[in-house]
Amino acid sequence: MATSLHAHVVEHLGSRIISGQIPRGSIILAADLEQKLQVSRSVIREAIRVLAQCGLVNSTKRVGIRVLGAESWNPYDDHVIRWRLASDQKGAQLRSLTELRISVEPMAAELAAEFAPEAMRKELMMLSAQMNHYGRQGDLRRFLELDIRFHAVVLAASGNEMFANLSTPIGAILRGRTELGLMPERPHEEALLWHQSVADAISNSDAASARKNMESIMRRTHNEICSLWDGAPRLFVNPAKSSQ
Amino acid sequence: MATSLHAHVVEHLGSRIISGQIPRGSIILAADLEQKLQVSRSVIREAIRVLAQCGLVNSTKRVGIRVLGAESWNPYDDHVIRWRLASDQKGAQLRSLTELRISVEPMAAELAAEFAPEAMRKELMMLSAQMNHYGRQGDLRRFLELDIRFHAVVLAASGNEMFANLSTPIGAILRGRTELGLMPERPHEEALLWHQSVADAISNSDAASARKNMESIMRRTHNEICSLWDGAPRLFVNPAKSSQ
DNA sequence: TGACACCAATCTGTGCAGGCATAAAAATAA
DNA sequence: TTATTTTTATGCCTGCACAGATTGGTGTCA
Repeated sequence: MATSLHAHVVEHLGSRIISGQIPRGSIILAADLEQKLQVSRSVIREAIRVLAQCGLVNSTKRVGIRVLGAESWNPYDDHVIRWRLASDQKGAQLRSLTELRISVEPMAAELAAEFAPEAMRKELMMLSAQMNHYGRQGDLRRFLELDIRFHAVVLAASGNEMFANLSTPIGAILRGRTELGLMPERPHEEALLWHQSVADAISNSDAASARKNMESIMRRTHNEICSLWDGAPRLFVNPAKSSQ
Repeated sequence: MATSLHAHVVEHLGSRIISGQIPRGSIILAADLEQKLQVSRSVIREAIRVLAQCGLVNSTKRVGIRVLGAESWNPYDDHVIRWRLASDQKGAQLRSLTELRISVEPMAAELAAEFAPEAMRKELMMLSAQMNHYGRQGDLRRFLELDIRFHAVVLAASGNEMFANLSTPIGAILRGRTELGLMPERPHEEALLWHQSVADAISNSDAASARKNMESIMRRTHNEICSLWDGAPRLFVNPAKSSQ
Protein backbone atom coordinates (compact mmCIF):
# COMPACT_ATOMS: atom_id res chain seq x y z
CA MET A 1 0.00 0.00 0.00
CA ALA A 2 2.75 2.42 0.94
CA THR A 3 4.16 3.06 -2.49
CA SER A 4 6.24 6.17 -1.96
CA LEU A 5 9.26 6.19 0.28
CA HIS A 6 8.07 8.80 2.72
CA ALA A 7 4.76 6.99 3.16
CA HIS A 8 6.80 3.97 4.12
CA VAL A 9 8.62 5.96 6.78
CA VAL A 10 5.32 7.35 8.08
CA GLU A 11 4.01 3.82 8.34
CA HIS A 12 7.14 2.54 10.06
CA LEU A 13 7.30 5.25 12.69
CA GLY A 14 3.57 5.71 13.17
CA SER A 15 2.85 2.06 13.84
CA ARG A 16 5.77 1.84 16.26
CA ILE A 17 4.80 4.92 18.20
CA ILE A 18 1.19 3.84 18.58
CA SER A 19 2.07 0.29 19.50
CA GLY A 20 4.34 1.66 22.20
CA GLN A 21 7.57 0.24 20.77
CA ILE A 22 8.76 3.84 20.71
CA PRO A 23 7.57 5.14 24.07
CA ARG A 24 6.21 8.62 24.70
CA GLY A 25 8.86 11.15 25.57
CA SER A 26 11.45 9.46 23.40
CA ILE A 27 13.70 11.80 21.46
CA ILE A 28 14.46 10.79 17.90
CA LEU A 29 17.14 12.47 15.84
CA ALA A 30 16.52 13.00 12.18
CA ALA A 31 20.12 12.11 11.37
CA ASP A 32 19.77 8.76 13.13
CA LEU A 33 16.61 8.02 11.18
CA GLU A 34 18.36 8.76 7.90
CA GLN A 35 20.97 6.19 8.72
CA LYS A 36 18.71 3.57 10.27
CA LEU A 37 16.09 3.67 7.53
CA GLN A 38 18.57 4.42 4.77
CA VAL A 39 16.60 7.29 3.29
CA SER A 40 17.44 10.90 2.69
CA ARG A 41 16.67 13.90 4.80
CA SER A 42 13.87 15.14 2.59
CA VAL A 43 12.01 11.88 3.02
CA ILE A 44 12.46 11.96 6.78
CA ARG A 45 11.34 15.55 6.98
CA GLU A 46 8.18 15.01 4.98
CA ALA A 47 7.33 11.98 7.06
CA ILE A 48 7.88 13.88 10.29
CA ARG A 49 5.64 16.64 9.03
CA VAL A 50 2.84 14.14 8.45
CA LEU A 51 3.35 12.49 11.82
CA ALA A 52 3.35 15.88 13.49
CA GLN A 53 -0.06 16.55 11.98
CA CYS A 54 -1.31 13.25 13.36
CA GLY A 55 -0.17 14.50 16.75
CA LEU A 56 2.37 11.72 17.16
CA VAL A 57 5.54 13.81 17.31
CA ASN A 58 6.64 17.36 17.86
CA SER A 59 9.96 18.46 16.46
CA THR A 60 11.85 21.35 17.99
CA LYS A 61 15.27 22.76 17.37
CA ARG A 62 18.28 21.70 19.35
CA VAL A 63 16.30 18.90 20.98
CA GLY A 64 15.04 16.69 18.17
CA ILE A 65 11.81 14.89 17.43
CA ARG A 66 9.83 14.28 20.59
CA VAL A 67 7.35 11.40 20.68
CA LEU A 68 4.03 12.46 22.18
CA GLY A 69 1.56 10.50 24.30
CA ALA A 70 -1.84 9.16 23.36
CA GLU A 71 -3.70 12.25 24.60
CA SER A 72 -2.10 14.24 21.78
CA TRP A 73 -2.96 11.85 18.97
CA ASN A 74 -5.64 12.96 16.55
CA PRO A 75 -8.32 10.30 17.06
CA TYR A 76 -10.02 11.08 13.75
CA ASP A 77 -6.95 10.58 11.61
CA ASP A 78 -7.27 7.54 9.39
CA HIS A 79 -3.69 6.50 10.03
CA VAL A 80 -4.12 6.74 13.77
CA ILE A 81 -7.32 4.71 13.72
CA ARG A 82 -5.72 2.03 11.60
CA TRP A 83 -2.61 1.81 13.74
CA ARG A 84 -4.63 1.66 16.93
CA LEU A 85 -6.81 -1.10 15.53
CA ALA A 86 -3.65 -3.06 14.75
CA SER A 87 -2.25 -2.58 18.24
CA ASP A 88 -3.23 -3.79 21.69
CA GLN A 89 -5.45 -0.71 21.95
CA LYS A 90 -7.79 -2.36 19.49
CA GLY A 91 -10.48 -2.76 22.13
CA ALA A 92 -10.40 0.87 23.19
CA GLN A 93 -10.47 2.04 19.58
CA LEU A 94 -13.44 -0.16 18.75
CA ARG A 95 -15.26 1.10 21.80
CA SER A 96 -14.68 4.76 20.94
CA LEU A 97 -15.81 4.26 17.39
CA THR A 98 -18.85 2.27 18.43
CA GLU A 99 -19.93 4.87 20.97
CA LEU A 100 -19.54 7.48 18.28
CA ARG A 101 -21.58 5.61 15.71
CA ILE A 102 -24.29 4.82 18.24
CA SER A 103 -24.56 8.55 18.84
CA VAL A 104 -24.42 9.55 15.22
CA GLU A 105 -26.31 7.01 13.14
CA PRO A 106 -29.79 7.65 14.57
CA MET A 107 -29.40 11.34 13.78
CA ALA A 108 -28.03 10.46 10.37
CA ALA A 109 -31.10 8.35 9.65
CA GLU A 110 -33.35 11.18 10.76
CA LEU A 111 -31.58 13.69 8.51
CA ALA A 112 -31.54 11.24 5.64
CA ALA A 113 -35.31 10.88 5.89
CA GLU A 114 -35.59 14.62 5.51
CA PHE A 115 -32.91 15.42 2.99
CA ALA A 116 -31.66 12.36 1.12
CA PRO A 117 -31.63 12.65 -2.66
CA GLU A 118 -33.90 10.25 -4.47
CA ALA A 119 -31.12 8.00 -5.77
CA MET A 120 -29.92 7.26 -2.26
CA ARG A 121 -33.40 6.47 -0.99
CA LYS A 122 -33.77 3.99 -3.81
CA GLU A 123 -30.38 2.45 -3.14
CA LEU A 124 -31.30 1.96 0.51
CA MET A 125 -34.50 0.14 -0.48
CA MET A 126 -32.52 -2.08 -2.81
CA LEU A 127 -29.84 -2.74 -0.24
CA SER A 128 -32.27 -3.71 2.49
CA ALA A 129 -34.05 -6.07 0.10
CA GLN A 130 -30.79 -7.74 -0.78
CA MET A 131 -29.80 -7.92 2.87
CA ASN A 132 -33.04 -9.76 3.52
CA HIS A 133 -32.34 -12.15 0.70
CA TYR A 134 -28.73 -13.03 1.46
CA GLY A 135 -29.27 -12.79 5.20
CA ARG A 136 -31.99 -15.45 5.15
CA GLN A 137 -29.77 -17.58 2.94
CA GLY A 138 -27.00 -17.35 5.51
CA ASP A 139 -24.54 -15.88 3.03
CA LEU A 140 -22.67 -13.87 5.68
CA ARG A 141 -19.92 -12.75 3.34
CA ARG A 142 -22.27 -10.98 1.01
CA PHE A 143 -24.48 -9.79 3.85
CA LEU A 144 -21.52 -8.08 5.44
CA GLU A 145 -20.70 -6.09 2.33
CA LEU A 146 -24.31 -5.04 1.94
CA ASP A 147 -24.51 -4.06 5.60
CA ILE A 148 -21.40 -1.90 5.31
CA ARG A 149 -22.77 -0.25 2.22
CA PHE A 150 -26.16 0.29 3.86
CA HIS A 151 -24.72 2.21 6.78
CA ALA A 152 -22.35 4.14 4.52
CA VAL A 153 -25.25 5.27 2.37
CA VAL A 154 -27.34 6.34 5.36
CA LEU A 155 -24.43 8.39 6.67
CA ALA A 156 -23.84 9.96 3.27
CA ALA A 157 -27.55 10.57 2.74
CA SER A 158 -27.65 12.70 5.88
CA GLY A 159 -25.94 15.41 3.89
CA ASN A 160 -23.54 15.96 6.78
CA GLU A 161 -20.01 15.42 5.55
CA MET A 162 -18.72 14.78 9.06
CA PHE A 163 -21.15 11.88 9.37
CA ALA A 164 -20.35 10.60 5.90
CA ASN A 165 -16.67 10.55 6.72
CA LEU A 166 -17.22 7.98 9.46
CA SER A 167 -18.24 5.29 7.02
CA THR A 168 -14.73 3.92 6.52
CA PRO A 169 -13.90 3.23 10.16
CA ILE A 170 -17.46 2.02 10.75
CA GLY A 171 -16.97 -0.40 7.90
CA ALA A 172 -13.83 -1.56 9.66
CA ILE A 173 -15.85 -2.22 12.82
CA LEU A 174 -18.39 -4.29 10.95
CA ARG A 175 -15.69 -6.30 9.24
CA GLY A 176 -13.89 -6.84 12.52
CA ARG A 177 -17.09 -8.04 14.14
CA THR A 178 -17.66 -10.81 11.62
CA GLU A 179 -13.99 -11.74 11.42
CA LEU A 180 -14.01 -12.28 15.16
CA GLY A 181 -17.10 -14.44 14.87
CA LEU A 182 -19.32 -12.09 16.84
CA MET A 183 -22.06 -12.34 14.26
CA PRO A 184 -24.73 -15.01 14.67
CA GLU A 185 -24.49 -17.64 11.94
CA ARG A 186 -27.34 -15.91 10.24
CA PRO A 187 -28.60 -12.40 10.97
CA HIS A 188 -31.39 -12.06 13.49
CA GLU A 189 -34.81 -11.63 12.02
CA GLU A 190 -35.29 -8.41 13.99
CA ALA A 191 -32.12 -6.90 12.61
CA LEU A 192 -33.31 -7.53 9.08
CA LEU A 193 -36.65 -5.96 9.87
CA TRP A 194 -35.09 -2.90 11.44
CA HIS A 195 -32.88 -2.30 8.43
CA GLN A 196 -35.93 -2.68 6.22
CA SER A 197 -37.84 -0.23 8.38
CA VAL A 198 -35.04 2.32 8.28
CA ALA A 199 -34.97 2.11 4.50
CA ASP A 200 -38.77 2.39 4.31
CA ALA A 201 -38.83 5.34 6.70
CA ILE A 202 -36.13 7.22 4.83
CA SER A 203 -37.90 6.46 1.60
CA ASN A 204 -41.14 7.88 3.01
CA SER A 205 -39.45 10.85 4.70
CA ASP A 206 -40.54 9.56 8.10
CA ALA A 207 -37.75 10.99 10.22
CA ALA A 208 -39.04 9.77 13.58
CA SER A 209 -39.37 6.20 12.42
CA ALA A 210 -35.98 6.25 10.76
CA ARG A 211 -34.38 7.36 14.00
CA LYS A 212 -36.29 4.90 16.15
CA ASN A 213 -35.42 1.88 14.04
CA MET A 214 -31.80 2.92 13.70
CA GLU A 215 -31.65 3.25 17.46
CA SER A 216 -32.84 -0.33 17.72
CA ILE A 217 -30.08 -1.48 15.39
CA MET A 218 -27.53 0.43 17.42
CA ARG A 219 -28.72 -1.06 20.70
CA ARG A 220 -28.39 -4.59 19.40
CA THR A 221 -25.08 -3.94 17.71
CA HIS A 222 -23.72 -2.58 20.98
CA ASN A 223 -24.81 -5.63 22.91
CA GLU A 224 -23.25 -7.95 20.38
CA ILE A 225 -19.91 -6.24 20.33
CA CYS A 226 -19.26 -4.70 23.72
CA SER A 227 -17.66 -7.87 25.05
CA LEU A 228 -14.68 -7.00 22.84
CA TRP A 229 -13.43 -4.26 25.09
CA ASP A 230 -14.24 -5.63 28.53
CA GLY A 231 -11.82 -4.03 30.89
CA ALA A 232 -10.00 -1.86 28.39
CA PRO A 233 -9.20 1.34 30.27
CA ARG A 234 -10.94 4.54 29.20
CA LEU A 235 -8.78 7.46 28.13
CA PHE A 236 -9.42 10.67 30.02
CA VAL A 237 -7.89 13.56 28.17
CA ASN A 238 -7.30 16.86 29.91
CA PRO A 239 -9.99 19.20 28.61
CA ALA A 240 -8.33 21.88 26.49
CA LYS A 241 -7.95 25.17 28.27
CA SER A 242 -10.30 27.53 26.53
CA SER A 243 -8.08 30.03 24.76
CA GLN A 244 -9.47 32.98 22.87
CA MET B 1 0.51 32.02 14.44
CA ALA B 2 2.24 30.45 11.47
CA THR B 3 5.77 30.66 12.70
CA SER B 4 7.62 28.33 10.37
CA LEU B 5 7.83 28.95 6.68
CA HIS B 6 6.13 25.78 5.54
CA ALA B 7 3.22 26.43 7.91
CA HIS B 8 2.85 29.75 6.20
CA VAL B 9 2.63 28.06 2.82
CA VAL B 10 0.09 25.58 4.19
CA GLU B 11 -2.00 28.47 5.45
CA HIS B 12 -1.75 30.34 2.18
CA LEU B 13 -2.72 27.47 -0.06
CA GLY B 14 -5.21 25.86 2.29
CA SER B 15 -7.28 28.96 2.85
CA ARG B 16 -7.32 29.73 -0.85
CA ILE B 17 -8.38 26.24 -1.85
CA ILE B 18 -11.20 26.10 0.68
CA SER B 19 -12.43 29.57 -0.12
CA GLY B 20 -12.58 28.58 -3.75
CA GLN B 21 -10.02 31.09 -4.98
CA ILE B 22 -8.13 28.07 -6.28
CA PRO B 23 -10.91 26.00 -7.83
CA ARG B 24 -11.13 22.22 -7.72
CA GLY B 25 -9.37 20.52 -10.56
CA SER B 26 -6.71 23.20 -10.79
CA ILE B 27 -3.22 21.94 -11.43
CA ILE B 28 -0.46 23.64 -9.49
CA LEU B 29 3.19 23.15 -10.34
CA ALA B 30 5.69 23.00 -7.53
CA ALA B 31 8.17 25.01 -9.55
CA ASP B 32 5.64 27.82 -10.00
CA LEU B 33 4.94 27.87 -6.28
CA GLU B 34 8.64 28.13 -5.52
CA GLN B 35 8.82 31.22 -7.65
CA LYS B 36 5.53 32.81 -6.65
CA LEU B 37 5.97 32.31 -2.92
CA GLN B 38 9.74 32.74 -3.01
CA VAL B 39 10.50 29.66 -0.97
CA SER B 40 12.55 26.60 -1.66
CA ARG B 41 11.44 23.24 -2.87
CA SER B 42 11.72 21.53 0.50
CA VAL B 43 9.29 24.03 2.01
CA ILE B 44 6.83 23.53 -0.81
CA ARG B 45 7.09 19.78 -0.59
CA GLU B 46 6.47 19.64 3.13
CA ALA B 47 3.50 21.97 2.78
CA ILE B 48 2.05 19.89 -0.02
CA ARG B 49 2.45 16.77 2.08
CA VAL B 50 0.41 18.37 4.86
CA LEU B 51 -2.26 19.60 2.47
CA ALA B 52 -2.43 16.16 0.92
CA GLN B 53 -3.20 14.71 4.32
CA CYS B 54 -5.98 17.24 4.77
CA GLY B 55 -7.37 15.91 1.50
CA LEU B 56 -7.00 19.25 -0.26
CA VAL B 57 -4.52 18.21 -2.95
CA ASN B 58 -3.13 15.14 -4.57
CA SER B 59 0.27 15.32 -6.17
CA THR B 60 1.12 12.86 -8.90
CA LYS B 61 4.08 12.53 -11.15
CA ARG B 62 4.18 14.16 -14.51
CA VAL B 63 0.93 15.99 -13.87
CA GLY B 64 1.53 18.18 -10.84
CA ILE B 65 -0.46 19.04 -7.76
CA ARG B 66 -4.17 18.58 -8.34
CA VAL B 67 -6.62 20.54 -6.22
CA LEU B 68 -9.41 18.30 -4.93
CA GLY B 69 -13.07 19.10 -4.30
CA ALA B 70 -14.88 19.46 -1.01
CA GLU B 71 -15.95 15.82 -0.91
CA SER B 72 -12.30 14.84 -0.45
CA TRP B 73 -11.53 17.22 2.37
CA ASN B 74 -11.06 15.70 5.79
CA PRO B 75 -13.90 17.32 7.74
CA TYR B 76 -12.30 16.53 11.10
CA ASP B 77 -9.02 18.25 10.37
CA ASP B 78 -8.52 21.34 12.50
CA HIS B 79 -7.11 23.31 9.59
CA VAL B 80 -10.03 22.43 7.37
CA ILE B 81 -12.59 23.37 10.03
CA ARG B 82 -10.90 26.69 10.64
CA TRP B 83 -10.62 27.53 6.96
CA ARG B 84 -14.24 26.59 6.32
CA LEU B 85 -15.43 28.72 9.23
CA ALA B 86 -13.54 31.64 7.72
CA SER B 87 -15.07 31.13 4.29
CA ASP B 88 -18.55 31.45 2.86
CA GLN B 89 -19.14 27.84 3.88
CA LYS B 90 -19.29 29.01 7.46
CA GLY B 91 -22.98 28.16 7.70
CA ALA B 92 -22.58 24.63 6.43
CA GLN B 93 -19.63 24.04 8.73
CA LEU B 94 -21.53 25.30 11.75
CA ARG B 95 -24.47 23.10 10.86
CA SER B 96 -22.35 19.97 10.50
CA LEU B 97 -20.60 20.59 13.78
CA THR B 98 -23.85 21.37 15.57
CA GLU B 99 -25.54 18.22 14.28
CA LEU B 100 -22.52 16.28 15.43
CA ARG B 101 -22.51 17.76 18.91
CA ILE B 102 -26.24 17.28 19.26
CA SER B 103 -25.67 13.62 18.54
CA VAL B 104 -22.65 13.20 20.74
CA GLU B 105 -23.09 15.29 23.86
CA PRO B 106 -26.06 13.40 25.34
CA MET B 107 -24.08 10.18 25.04
CA ALA B 108 -21.03 11.92 26.50
CA ALA B 109 -23.07 13.04 29.50
CA GLU B 110 -24.35 9.51 29.97
CA LEU B 111 -20.86 8.03 29.86
CA ALA B 112 -19.51 10.75 32.12
CA ALA B 113 -22.12 9.86 34.72
CA GLU B 114 -20.85 6.31 34.65
CA PHE B 115 -17.12 6.75 34.30
CA ALA B 116 -15.96 10.28 35.08
CA PRO B 117 -13.11 10.57 37.58
CA GLU B 118 -13.96 12.36 40.79
CA ALA B 119 -12.02 15.54 39.97
CA MET B 120 -14.05 16.11 36.83
CA ARG B 121 -17.37 15.57 38.60
CA LYS B 122 -16.33 18.20 41.10
CA GLU B 123 -15.22 20.62 38.45
CA LEU B 124 -18.59 20.28 36.72
CA MET B 125 -20.41 21.11 39.94
CA MET B 126 -18.20 24.14 40.40
CA LEU B 127 -18.63 25.25 36.82
CA SER B 128 -22.41 25.00 36.86
CA ALA B 129 -22.51 26.99 40.11
CA GLN B 130 -20.40 29.73 38.57
CA MET B 131 -22.51 29.66 35.43
CA ASN B 132 -25.55 30.29 37.60
CA HIS B 133 -23.81 33.14 39.32
CA TYR B 134 -22.44 35.00 36.31
CA GLY B 135 -25.40 34.08 34.15
CA ARG B 136 -27.87 35.73 36.53
CA GLN B 137 -25.58 38.74 36.73
CA GLY B 138 -25.70 39.01 32.95
CA ASP B 139 -21.92 38.77 32.62
CA LEU B 140 -22.05 37.12 29.22
CA ARG B 141 -18.32 37.26 28.63
CA ARG B 142 -17.50 35.18 31.66
CA PHE B 143 -20.55 32.98 31.17
CA LEU B 144 -19.34 32.07 27.70
CA GLU B 145 -15.95 30.90 28.92
CA LEU B 146 -17.57 28.83 31.66
CA ASP B 147 -20.03 27.34 29.19
CA ILE B 148 -17.22 26.32 26.84
CA ARG B 149 -15.29 24.78 29.68
CA PHE B 150 -18.40 22.97 30.95
CA HIS B 151 -19.03 21.20 27.67
CA ALA B 152 -15.32 20.46 27.19
CA VAL B 153 -15.18 18.80 30.59
CA VAL B 154 -18.29 16.71 29.95
CA LEU B 155 -16.82 15.51 26.66
CA ALA B 156 -13.50 14.70 28.30
CA ALA B 157 -15.19 13.03 31.26
CA SER B 158 -16.85 10.55 28.93
CA GLY B 159 -13.50 8.80 28.64
CA ASN B 160 -13.96 8.68 24.88
CA GLU B 161 -11.06 10.48 23.24
CA MET B 162 -13.03 10.98 20.04
CA PHE B 163 -15.67 12.88 21.99
CA ALA B 164 -13.06 14.84 23.93
CA ASN B 165 -11.40 15.91 20.72
CA LEU B 166 -14.54 17.76 19.62
CA SER B 167 -14.25 20.32 22.38
CA THR B 168 -12.16 22.76 20.38
CA PRO B 169 -14.53 23.17 17.42
CA ILE B 170 -17.52 23.11 19.75
CA GLY B 171 -15.90 25.95 21.66
CA ALA B 172 -15.62 27.76 18.37
CA ILE B 173 -19.36 27.31 17.79
CA LEU B 174 -20.23 28.72 21.19
CA ARG B 175 -17.95 31.70 20.67
CA GLY B 176 -19.41 32.30 17.24
CA ARG B 177 -22.92 32.18 18.62
CA THR B 178 -22.31 34.97 21.13
CA GLU B 179 -20.20 37.03 18.73
CA LEU B 180 -23.09 36.99 16.31
CA GLY B 181 -25.47 38.08 19.04
CA LEU B 182 -27.52 34.90 18.97
CA MET B 183 -27.41 34.63 22.72
CA PRO B 184 -30.19 36.23 24.79
CA GLU B 185 -28.88 39.17 26.81
CA ARG B 186 -28.87 36.92 29.79
CA PRO B 187 -29.06 33.10 29.72
CA HIS B 188 -32.49 31.54 29.99
CA GLU B 189 -33.38 30.27 33.40
CA GLU B 190 -34.09 26.82 31.97
CA ALA B 191 -30.67 26.59 30.40
CA LEU B 192 -29.04 27.33 33.72
CA LEU B 193 -31.15 24.69 35.39
CA TRP B 194 -30.37 22.09 32.76
CA HIS B 195 -26.65 22.64 33.12
CA GLN B 196 -27.02 22.36 36.86
CA SER B 197 -29.00 19.14 36.44
CA VAL B 198 -26.40 17.65 34.13
CA ALA B 199 -23.68 18.40 36.67
CA ASP B 200 -25.77 16.96 39.48
CA ALA B 201 -26.62 13.84 37.50
CA ILE B 202 -23.01 13.18 36.56
CA SER B 203 -21.99 13.80 40.12
CA ASN B 204 -24.55 11.26 41.32
CA SER B 205 -23.82 8.75 38.55
CA ASP B 206 -27.36 9.14 37.22
CA ALA B 207 -26.74 8.37 33.56
CA ALA B 208 -30.35 8.64 32.40
CA SER B 209 -30.85 12.05 33.93
CA ALA B 210 -27.54 13.31 32.60
CA ARG B 211 -28.55 12.31 29.08
CA LYS B 212 -32.05 13.72 29.38
CA ASN B 213 -30.95 17.13 30.58
CA MET B 214 -28.15 17.33 28.05
CA GLU B 215 -30.68 16.54 25.34
CA SER B 216 -32.73 19.50 26.54
CA ILE B 217 -29.71 21.77 26.28
CA MET B 218 -29.01 20.51 22.79
CA ARG B 219 -32.59 21.04 21.64
CA ARG B 220 -32.58 24.64 22.79
CA THR B 221 -29.12 25.31 21.43
CA HIS B 222 -30.22 24.01 18.07
CA ASN B 223 -33.25 26.26 17.98
CA GLU B 224 -31.19 29.30 18.87
CA ILE B 225 -28.57 28.75 16.25
CA CYS B 226 -30.14 27.01 13.27
CA SER B 227 -31.11 30.30 11.65
CA LEU B 228 -27.42 30.74 10.86
CA TRP B 229 -27.43 28.24 8.06
CA ASP B 230 -30.83 28.79 6.53
CA GLY B 231 -30.57 27.72 2.97
CA ALA B 232 -26.96 26.58 3.01
CA PRO B 233 -26.84 23.55 0.73
CA ARG B 234 -26.14 20.14 2.27
CA LEU B 235 -23.11 18.25 1.01
CA PHE B 236 -23.87 14.77 -0.25
CA VAL B 237 -20.66 12.80 -0.55
CA ASN B 238 -20.54 9.66 -2.61
CA PRO B 239 -20.50 6.78 -0.12
CA ALA B 240 -17.11 5.09 -0.29
CA LYS B 241 -17.17 1.86 -2.22
CA SER B 242 -16.57 -0.86 0.33
CA SER B 243 -13.17 -2.26 -0.51
CA GLN B 244 -11.73 -5.20 1.34
C1' DT C 1 32.44 30.12 49.24
C1' DG C 2 28.12 30.43 46.94
C1' DA C 3 24.26 32.49 44.19
C1' DC C 4 23.06 34.63 40.04
C1' DA C 5 23.27 36.98 35.64
C1' DC C 6 25.34 36.91 31.27
C1' DC C 7 27.80 35.20 27.26
C1' DA C 8 29.77 31.77 24.15
C1' DA C 9 29.95 27.12 22.32
C1' DT C 10 27.32 23.57 20.52
C1' DC C 11 23.82 20.91 18.68
C1' DT C 12 19.80 20.06 15.68
C1' DG C 13 15.97 21.31 13.01
C1' DT C 14 14.86 24.68 9.13
C1' DG C 15 15.60 26.49 4.76
C1' DC C 16 18.23 26.88 0.36
C1' DA C 17 20.26 25.32 -4.23
C1' DG C 18 20.97 22.06 -7.54
C1' DG C 19 21.57 17.41 -9.31
C1' DC C 20 19.89 12.69 -11.01
C1' DA C 21 16.23 9.06 -11.31
C1' DT C 22 11.73 7.76 -12.50
C1' DA C 23 6.96 7.43 -13.74
C1' DA C 24 3.19 8.82 -16.43
C1' DA C 25 1.21 11.62 -20.08
C1' DA C 26 1.64 12.85 -24.76
C1' DA C 27 3.33 12.39 -29.16
C1' DT C 28 4.98 9.53 -32.67
C1' DA C 29 5.58 5.38 -35.32
C1' DA C 30 4.07 0.78 -36.73
C1' DT D 1 -5.65 0.52 -33.04
C1' DT D 2 -1.28 -0.62 -30.74
C1' DA D 3 3.54 -0.10 -29.53
C1' DT D 4 7.40 2.91 -28.79
C1' DT D 5 9.73 7.08 -27.91
C1' DT D 6 9.89 11.61 -26.02
C1' DT D 7 8.72 14.88 -22.79
C1' DT D 8 8.22 16.70 -18.21
C1' DA D 9 7.12 17.25 -13.36
C1' DT D 10 7.53 14.98 -9.12
C1' DG D 11 10.42 11.88 -6.09
C1' DC D 12 14.67 11.49 -4.02
C1' DC D 13 19.45 12.73 -2.78
C1' DT D 14 23.26 15.78 -1.11
C1' DG D 15 26.11 19.79 0.46
C1' DC D 16 25.75 24.14 2.69
C1' DA D 17 24.20 28.17 5.58
C1' DC D 18 21.16 29.75 9.25
C1' DA D 19 18.34 30.06 13.47
C1' DG D 20 17.16 29.09 17.90
C1' DA D 21 17.38 26.45 22.12
C1' DT D 22 20.29 24.12 25.59
C1' DT D 23 24.38 23.88 28.08
C1' DG D 24 28.32 25.20 30.38
C1' DG D 25 31.50 28.43 31.64
C1' DT D 26 32.76 33.08 33.18
C1' DG D 27 32.59 36.95 35.95
C1' DT D 28 30.37 39.72 39.42
C1' DC D 29 28.58 40.52 43.78
C1' DA D 30 27.17 39.21 48.41
